[in-house]
Amino acid sequence: MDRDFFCMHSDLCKTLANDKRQMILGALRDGELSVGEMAQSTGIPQANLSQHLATMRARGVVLTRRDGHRVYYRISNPKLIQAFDLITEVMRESMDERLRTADPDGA
Amino acid sequence: MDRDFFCMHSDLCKTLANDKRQMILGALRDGELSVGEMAQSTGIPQANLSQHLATMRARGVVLTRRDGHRVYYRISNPKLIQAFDLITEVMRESMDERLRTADPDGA
DNA sequence: TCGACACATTCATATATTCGTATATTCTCA
DNA sequence: TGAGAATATACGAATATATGAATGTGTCGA
Repeated sequence: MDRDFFCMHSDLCKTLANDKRQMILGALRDGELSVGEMAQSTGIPQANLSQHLATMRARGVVLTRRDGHRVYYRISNPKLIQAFDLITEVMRESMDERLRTADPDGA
Repeated sequence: MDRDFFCMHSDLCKTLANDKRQMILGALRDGELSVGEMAQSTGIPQANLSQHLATMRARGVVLTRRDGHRVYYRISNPKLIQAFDLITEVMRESMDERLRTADPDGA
């Protein structure tokens, strides 16, 4: 059991394991945005948003580019979006499964 | 912004965002195992293992089957393994990137 | 029904996360 | 250089998560 490998793995997952940060991913999936634009579209207060962006940047999930006094963030690796979408599929299939399992006859 | 969607998303990620639970996924990726077998192969103490398995089961990440007095666990959806592997790739690429970026000349 | 094995749950404690408020920093333009 | 806009950081309180120890539950065989 390669403990370090699984630790790194879970560290990356931890970075994604928060509703605000998922919203950020969702906001950035179609391209880069400035912090202000993200605050606008997600409704997350600026300070809190910056905090989340800082942890995402620290873990290499997002990259930044400065333009004047705005900072633009983007997702560092398109595979993160693929992973995001896979999670969505798992979620959907799991919900469907639960509906099917919850005996349709109400018996 | 569909808050509920992102909450469910992050809940599923939270379930994966722990080193022990990643080890469990790693142990189960080639097929079902009993709790005892997992305890053996991962080195996680039985009580703690059961706790993690309980949360994974509650979130629908694993399914169980009883045989005599053993309980066998398996991963509920193969897409979870795909997601696991994607995360691995992101991790590797991110490490490579950091090595490249860490100026080779030491300048 | 009893004893033993495999697994699950509870509880208390230690640690980590989250988020608001206040404050810094960085940059632009006059 | 100074005001103001955009973003970042520090700090602390509330909350969540992880874990070991102890105990409970379900199953089998005698």
